[in-house]
Amino acid sequence: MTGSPRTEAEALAIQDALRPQVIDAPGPSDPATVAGLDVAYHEDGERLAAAIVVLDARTHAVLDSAVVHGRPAFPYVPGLFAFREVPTLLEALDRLRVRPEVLICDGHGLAHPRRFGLACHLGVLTGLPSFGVGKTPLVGAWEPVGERRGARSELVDGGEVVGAVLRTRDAVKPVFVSVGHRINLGTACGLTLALTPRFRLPETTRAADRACRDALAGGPRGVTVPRR
DNA sequence: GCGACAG
DNA sequence: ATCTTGTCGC
Repeated sequence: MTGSPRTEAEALAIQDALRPQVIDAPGPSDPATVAGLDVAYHEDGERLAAAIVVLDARTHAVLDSAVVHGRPAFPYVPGLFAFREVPTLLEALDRLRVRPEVLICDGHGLAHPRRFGLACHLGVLTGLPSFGVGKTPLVGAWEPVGERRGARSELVDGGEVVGAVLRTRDAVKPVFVSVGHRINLGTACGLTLALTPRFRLPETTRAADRACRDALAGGPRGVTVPRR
Protein backbone atom coordinates (compact mmCIF):
# COMPACT_ATOMS: atom_id res chain seq x y z
CA MET A 1 0.00 0.00 0.00
CA THR A 2 3.01 2.29 0.31
CA GLY A 3 4.75 1.32 -2.94
CA SER A 4 4.54 3.13 -6.28
CA PRO A 5 0.99 4.13 -7.22
CA ARG A 6 -0.45 3.68 -10.71
CA THR A 7 -3.24 6.21 -10.37
CA GLU A 8 -3.83 9.52 -8.65
CA ALA A 9 -6.37 7.85 -6.38
CA GLU A 10 -3.74 5.36 -5.24
CA ALA A 11 -1.24 8.14 -4.69
CA LEU A 12 -3.70 10.04 -2.53
CA ALA A 13 -4.40 6.89 -0.51
CA ILE A 14 -0.69 6.40 0.11
CA GLN A 15 -0.32 9.97 1.32
CA ASP A 16 -3.27 9.46 3.66
CA ALA A 17 -1.68 6.30 5.02
CA LEU A 18 1.76 7.80 5.57
CA ARG A 19 0.79 11.24 6.87
CA PRO A 20 -0.06 10.02 10.41
CA GLN A 21 3.48 8.67 10.68
CA VAL A 22 5.07 12.11 10.58
CA ILE A 23 6.73 12.77 13.93
CA ASP A 24 6.95 16.21 15.49
CA ALA A 25 10.27 16.58 17.30
CA PRO A 26 12.85 19.35 17.92
CA GLY A 27 15.40 17.69 15.67
CA PRO A 28 19.18 18.06 15.58
CA SER A 29 20.06 21.76 15.78
CA ASP A 30 23.78 21.05 15.46
CA PRO A 31 24.13 17.92 13.31
CA ALA A 32 27.55 16.69 12.18
CA THR A 33 26.29 15.80 8.72
CA VAL A 34 23.58 17.10 6.40
CA ALA A 35 22.47 15.77 3.04
CA GLY A 36 21.13 17.54 0.00
CA LEU A 37 18.80 15.74 -2.42
CA ASP A 38 17.91 16.76 -5.94
CA VAL A 39 16.84 15.34 -9.28
CA ALA A 40 17.57 16.46 -12.85
CA TYR A 41 15.47 15.47 -15.84
CA HIS A 42 16.56 14.61 -19.34
CA GLU A 43 14.82 16.66 -22.01
CA ASP A 44 13.11 13.54 -23.34
CA GLY A 45 11.19 13.30 -20.07
CA GLU A 46 12.01 9.60 -19.89
CA ARG A 47 15.18 9.67 -17.87
CA LEU A 48 16.32 11.33 -14.69
CA ALA A 49 19.26 11.33 -12.34
CA ALA A 50 18.84 11.54 -8.57
CA ALA A 51 21.68 12.77 -6.40
CA ILE A 52 22.35 12.88 -2.70
CA VAL A 53 25.40 14.66 -1.37
CA VAL A 54 26.43 14.46 2.28
CA LEU A 55 28.26 17.48 3.65
CA ASP A 56 30.07 18.17 6.88
CA ALA A 57 27.56 20.52 8.49
CA ARG A 58 30.22 22.92 9.73
CA THR A 59 32.80 23.03 6.94
CA HIS A 60 30.45 22.08 4.11
CA ALA A 61 33.07 19.68 2.83
CA VAL A 62 31.70 16.81 0.76
CA LEU A 63 31.83 13.58 2.78
CA ASP A 64 29.93 11.28 0.47
CA SER A 65 27.63 11.25 -2.53
CA ALA A 66 25.58 8.93 -4.69
CA VAL A 67 23.92 9.40 -8.06
CA VAL A 68 21.40 7.00 -9.54
CA HIS A 69 19.82 7.05 -13.00
CA GLY A 70 16.18 6.17 -13.33
CA ARG A 71 12.82 7.04 -14.80
CA PRO A 72 10.08 9.32 -13.49
CA ALA A 73 7.81 6.99 -11.49
CA PHE A 74 4.70 9.12 -11.87
CA PRO A 75 3.50 12.05 -14.02
CA TYR A 76 3.98 15.52 -12.61
CA VAL A 77 0.92 16.53 -10.64
CA PRO A 78 1.19 19.37 -8.13
CA GLY A 79 0.64 17.79 -4.73
CA LEU A 80 1.76 14.36 -5.95
CA PHE A 81 5.18 15.46 -7.01
CA ALA A 82 7.02 13.17 -4.59
CA PHE A 83 5.91 10.03 -6.41
CA ARG A 84 8.05 10.99 -9.39
CA GLU A 85 11.32 11.10 -7.54
CA VAL A 86 11.06 9.07 -4.34
CA PRO A 87 11.92 5.63 -5.78
CA THR A 88 15.18 6.80 -7.36
CA LEU A 89 16.10 8.97 -4.40
CA LEU A 90 15.67 6.02 -2.03
CA GLU A 91 17.96 3.99 -4.25
CA ALA A 92 20.60 6.71 -4.06
CA LEU A 93 20.22 6.82 -0.29
CA ASP A 94 20.90 3.08 -0.11
CA ARG A 95 24.20 3.57 -1.87
CA LEU A 96 25.55 6.10 0.59
CA ARG A 97 28.24 4.95 2.98
CA VAL A 98 27.84 7.89 5.31
CA ARG A 99 24.42 7.98 6.95
CA PRO A 100 23.35 11.66 7.03
CA GLU A 101 21.70 13.05 10.15
CA VAL A 102 19.31 15.30 8.27
CA LEU A 103 17.81 15.28 4.78
CA ILE A 104 17.32 18.61 3.06
CA CYS A 105 14.92 18.29 0.17
CA ASP A 106 14.30 20.38 -2.91
CA GLY A 107 10.59 21.05 -2.42
CA HIS A 108 8.12 21.28 0.46
CA GLY A 109 7.21 19.29 3.53
CA LEU A 110 4.11 20.33 5.48
CA ALA A 111 3.60 23.30 3.16
CA HIS A 112 1.46 21.05 1.00
CA PRO A 113 -2.29 20.87 0.31
CA ARG A 114 -2.58 17.68 2.39
CA ARG A 115 0.43 18.41 4.63
CA PHE A 116 2.54 15.68 3.08
CA GLY A 117 5.04 17.02 0.59
CA LEU A 118 8.26 15.39 -0.62
CA ALA A 119 10.20 16.18 2.57
CA CYS A 120 7.58 14.46 4.77
CA HIS A 121 7.42 11.53 2.39
CA LEU A 122 11.17 10.92 2.39
CA GLY A 123 11.40 11.49 6.12
CA VAL A 124 8.75 8.93 6.97
CA LEU A 125 10.11 6.34 4.54
CA THR A 126 13.68 6.67 5.81
CA GLY A 127 12.97 7.52 9.43
CA LEU A 128 15.46 10.37 9.16
CA PRO A 129 14.89 13.98 10.23
CA SER A 130 14.02 15.95 7.09
CA PHE A 131 12.78 19.29 5.86
CA GLY A 132 12.20 21.03 2.58
CA VAL A 133 13.55 24.21 1.05
CA GLY A 134 11.49 25.29 -1.93
CA LYS A 135 12.22 28.05 -4.41
CA THR A 136 8.56 28.85 -5.09
CA PRO A 137 5.37 28.43 -3.03
CA LEU A 138 2.87 25.63 -3.46
CA VAL A 139 0.33 26.68 -0.85
CA GLY A 140 -0.02 29.43 1.72
CA ALA A 141 0.11 33.17 2.15
CA TRP A 142 2.60 35.36 3.99
CA GLU A 143 3.33 38.91 5.02
CA PRO A 144 6.19 40.73 3.29
CA VAL A 145 9.58 39.48 4.49
CA GLY A 146 12.26 41.88 5.76
CA GLU A 147 15.01 42.57 3.23
CA ARG A 148 17.87 41.42 5.40
CA ARG A 149 19.26 37.91 5.51
CA GLY A 150 17.66 36.05 8.40
CA ALA A 151 14.31 37.82 8.16
CA ARG A 152 11.36 35.46 8.06
CA SER A 153 7.60 35.44 7.78
CA GLU A 154 5.10 32.72 8.65
CA LEU A 155 3.73 30.74 5.75
CA VAL A 156 0.04 30.23 6.57
CA ASP A 157 -2.44 27.92 4.87
CA GLY A 158 -5.91 26.96 6.00
CA GLY A 159 -5.38 28.87 9.22
CA GLU A 160 -2.23 27.01 10.22
CA VAL A 161 1.47 27.81 10.04
CA VAL A 162 2.86 25.33 7.53
CA GLY A 163 6.29 26.81 7.01
CA ALA A 164 8.44 29.93 6.84
CA VAL A 165 9.36 32.33 4.10
CA LEU A 166 13.01 32.90 4.85
CA ARG A 167 15.44 35.46 3.47
CA THR A 168 18.80 33.75 3.08
CA ARG A 169 20.57 36.67 1.35
CA ASP A 170 20.09 40.42 1.65
CA ALA A 171 17.60 41.72 -0.91
CA VAL A 172 17.40 38.38 -2.71
CA LYS A 173 14.16 36.47 -3.22
CA PRO A 174 13.37 34.39 -0.12
CA VAL A 175 13.03 30.58 0.06
CA PHE A 176 10.19 28.50 1.49
CA VAL A 177 11.18 26.31 4.41
CA SER A 178 8.89 23.65 5.82
CA VAL A 179 9.17 20.72 8.19
CA GLY A 180 9.32 17.21 6.88
CA HIS A 181 9.81 14.72 9.72
CA ARG A 182 11.35 14.67 13.23
CA ILE A 183 12.42 18.32 13.17
CA ASN A 184 10.76 21.64 13.93
CA LEU A 185 10.53 24.81 11.88
CA GLY A 186 12.96 26.83 13.99
CA THR A 187 15.64 24.18 13.70
CA ALA A 188 15.03 23.86 9.96
CA CYS A 189 15.38 27.62 9.46
CA GLY A 190 18.54 27.68 11.58
CA LEU A 191 20.14 24.95 9.50
CA THR A 192 19.07 26.64 6.29
CA LEU A 193 20.78 29.86 7.35
CA ALA A 194 23.90 27.97 8.39
CA LEU A 195 24.02 26.45 4.91
CA THR A 196 23.60 29.71 3.00
CA PRO A 197 26.75 31.73 3.75
CA ARG A 198 26.96 32.96 0.19
CA PHE A 199 24.06 31.90 -2.02
CA ARG A 200 20.29 31.90 -1.85
CA LEU A 201 20.00 28.11 -1.85
CA PRO A 202 21.63 25.81 0.74
CA GLU A 203 25.05 24.40 -0.12
CA THR A 204 23.46 20.97 0.17
CA THR A 205 20.93 21.70 -2.56
CA ARG A 206 23.58 23.29 -4.76
CA ALA A 207 25.90 20.32 -4.41
CA ALA A 208 23.13 17.82 -5.21
CA ASP A 209 21.91 19.93 -8.13
CA ARG A 210 25.39 19.98 -9.64
CA ALA A 211 25.87 16.26 -9.09
CA CYS A 212 22.68 15.14 -10.84
CA ARG A 213 23.04 17.63 -13.68
CA ASP A 214 26.59 16.51 -14.33
CA ALA A 215 25.46 12.89 -14.29
CA LEU A 216 22.74 13.56 -16.86
CA ALA A 217 25.21 15.35 -19.09
CA GLY A 218 27.45 12.32 -19.00
CA GLY A 219 29.50 13.16 -15.95
CA PRO A 220 32.48 15.52 -15.60
CA ARG A 221 35.24 14.50 -17.97
CA GLY A 222 38.71 15.72 -17.09
CA VAL A 223 39.40 19.30 -16.18
CA THR A 224 38.50 20.76 -19.54
CA VAL A 225 35.36 22.76 -20.19
CA PRO A 226 33.13 21.67 -23.09
CA ARG A 227 34.08 23.58 -26.25
CA ARG A 228 32.01 24.92 -29.07
C1' DG B 1 -16.40 28.74 -14.62
C1' DC B 2 -11.41 30.62 -14.28
C1' DG B 3 -6.87 30.61 -12.66
C1' DA B 4 -3.06 28.49 -9.71
C1' DC B 5 -0.27 24.73 -9.29
C1' DA B 6 6.81 22.07 -5.38
C1' DG B 7 10.05 19.95 -9.57
C1' DA C 1 12.19 20.22 -14.53
C1' DT C 2 13.99 22.46 -19.13
C1' DC C 3 15.04 25.97 -23.12
C1' DT C 4 19.26 30.25 -21.71
C1' DT C 5 23.24 35.75 -22.02
C1' DG C 6 22.74 39.58 -21.82
C1' DT C 7 20.06 43.12 -20.39
C1' DC C 8 16.94 46.28 -17.94
C1' DG C 9 16.22 49.03 -13.73
C1' DC C 10 17.50 51.06 -9.38
